[in-house]
Amino acid sequence: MPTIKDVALKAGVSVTTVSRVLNNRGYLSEKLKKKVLQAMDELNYRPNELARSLSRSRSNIIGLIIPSVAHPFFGELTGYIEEHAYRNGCKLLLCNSRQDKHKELEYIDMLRASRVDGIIMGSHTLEVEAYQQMNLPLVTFDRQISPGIPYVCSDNYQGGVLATTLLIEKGCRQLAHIGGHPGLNILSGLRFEAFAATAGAHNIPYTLLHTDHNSFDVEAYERLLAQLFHEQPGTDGIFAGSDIIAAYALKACREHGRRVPEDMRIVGYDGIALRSMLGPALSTIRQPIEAMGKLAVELIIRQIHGGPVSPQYVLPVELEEGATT
Amino acid sequence: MPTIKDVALKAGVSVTTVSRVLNNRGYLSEKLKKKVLQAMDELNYRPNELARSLSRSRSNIIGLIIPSVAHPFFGELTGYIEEHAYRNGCKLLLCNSRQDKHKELEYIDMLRASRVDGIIMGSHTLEVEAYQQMNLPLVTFDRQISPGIPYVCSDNYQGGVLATTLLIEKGCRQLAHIGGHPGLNILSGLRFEAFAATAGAHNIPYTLLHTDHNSFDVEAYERLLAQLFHEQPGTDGIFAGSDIIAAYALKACREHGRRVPEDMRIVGYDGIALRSMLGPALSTIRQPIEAMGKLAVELIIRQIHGGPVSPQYVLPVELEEGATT
DNA sequence: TTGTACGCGTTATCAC
DNA sequence: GTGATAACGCGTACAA
Repeated sequence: MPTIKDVALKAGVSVTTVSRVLNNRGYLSEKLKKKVLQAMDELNYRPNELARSLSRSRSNIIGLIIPSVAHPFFGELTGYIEEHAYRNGCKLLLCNSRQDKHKELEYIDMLRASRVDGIIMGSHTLEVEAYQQMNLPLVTFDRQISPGIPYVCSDNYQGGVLATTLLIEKGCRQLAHIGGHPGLNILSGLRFEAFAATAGAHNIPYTLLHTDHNSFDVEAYERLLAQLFHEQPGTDGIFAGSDIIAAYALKACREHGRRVPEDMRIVGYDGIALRSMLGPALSTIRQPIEAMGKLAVELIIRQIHGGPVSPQYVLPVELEEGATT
Repeated sequence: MPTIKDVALKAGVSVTTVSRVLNNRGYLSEKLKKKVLQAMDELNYRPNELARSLSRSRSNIIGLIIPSVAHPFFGELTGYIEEHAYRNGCKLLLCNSRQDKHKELEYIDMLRASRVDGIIMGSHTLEVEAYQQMNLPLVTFDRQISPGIPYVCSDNYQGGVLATTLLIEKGCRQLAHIGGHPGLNILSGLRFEAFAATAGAHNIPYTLLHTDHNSFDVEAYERLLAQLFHEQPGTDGIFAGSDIIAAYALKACREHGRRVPEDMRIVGYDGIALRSMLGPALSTIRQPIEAMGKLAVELIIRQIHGGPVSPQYVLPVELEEGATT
């Protein structure tokens, strides 16, 4: 691979001049510029980003830690994050934590060692201090760490209200919520807080079911659903914590002979693109996934440039009614 | 951030010594080793991977170019690739090409500039020369470039035979295949070659439908399905090019009042984990997705070490019968 | 307007 | 066993 030296030699100038045309810095005659550009072209020269990064102590790499890209929501989100990172001249280093504290810690370490310019945390299983200590631009999804670390989320509470209200308006008399484990300041917990509050306000009885770990565990969902049908057979409305869970609820209904929406109404959360492949159109609370991904990237970049960021960014959700309510 | 110099200073040794304990190279007394390790610990020192990479001209980064992580198959595959890259001490740089030649070229350029140790190509829209010219460990999925560039794929032909045979054995009299565009030496084209050959051998009439671009285009699938129902109403068996397409076929059947499997039998391809969220269990040809991801990483690493690699790696598929046949 | 020389943090090649 | 010192490829004061 040719280096800047080779280019300088071929163009008959110094490396400084080459570096200048590379970065459009300082004044330089058109003539030399042409010559240098031509030399670059002939050698098919590409500046070594490693050396560049080392020299400017800036890598243009953003780290992304999520539970798993295989989960449709995170897959979609990751796609948007990558797209917008790319548009801003940044590369994306992908890390799947599987919601494992140990793995997450190792990934953070690795990312710091790799001198990434910032980290977008879609998975955050550690204690607050772990994030505060590392002196790096950070953004989280759905988790509040400290005022200095901005978080991006959809309006979880409003989403919970919308979903629950819809179920009640449709005539549901006994509700259930199924979701992941609500711990660690996870803001998605607001969804079922809103659910409980709204149901309570209407004097509608409800059940709360959640998995142990906040991971993507199909079997856990199926177990919870079986449990629900068994222990609360009167349930006629489900607010699912994600569209995936809603899909399994739909499937469970079919297997248990419950008609949707006649016997059971279902509302999901997320609004993933894949929901369109389900049989009936799923009613759901749509998060602005692309906007969230884009914003996360922008917040990292803004922090890199020392720009101001707010502690929180709550994006609006939208109720999308389908055929399951 | 502390550097190796700071550690050396604190431990009262030279940077060479620190580097030695860092890499377990050469002989060094236990005493100094302890001291250095302690200094590292106290400073919370992490070696700068950028400098390391520059010095050894080896970054331990693998580039991955795929159409889109948002597509379930690639999302799942990416998850496995990341996992195995990580296990081998490599990081993963993610690139979504959207099957865009221009973007793919830019990504390749960027990855080369970033001095990645190799590239796994899940998307490959360029001409053969483009890949041959770059002197870098490469692995492709489902595309044959040249003997020096190994490719990983499932046994597409066998998969096509299994799927088609199943449909015929179940009594289908008129078949259809729906898939992506078969061009550019894409080996997945073998699926419908096998389909056509098998159907032909049994004197079963069939239709071939495929999208223009090999991308993940929901609307195109729905359009093709509508077209199929309209133009070939007698079709009673569909071999879909992916589980996603199969899911839309299933949905279309429901919308057109066709019962599955009574009126229409459907077989998918891929065996993505998400298929379990569909209503009825989908019959499909299961690719060993994890094995494919793992193998791709290993092949890159083997090439880095100058190890021998075969030109092709065809992994076995498995017919999984569900409720749609 | 252009070139020299040094620094970025590590590794590797020599000496001691 | 341990320590200077020159690469690795590039950016950038500073000098010319």
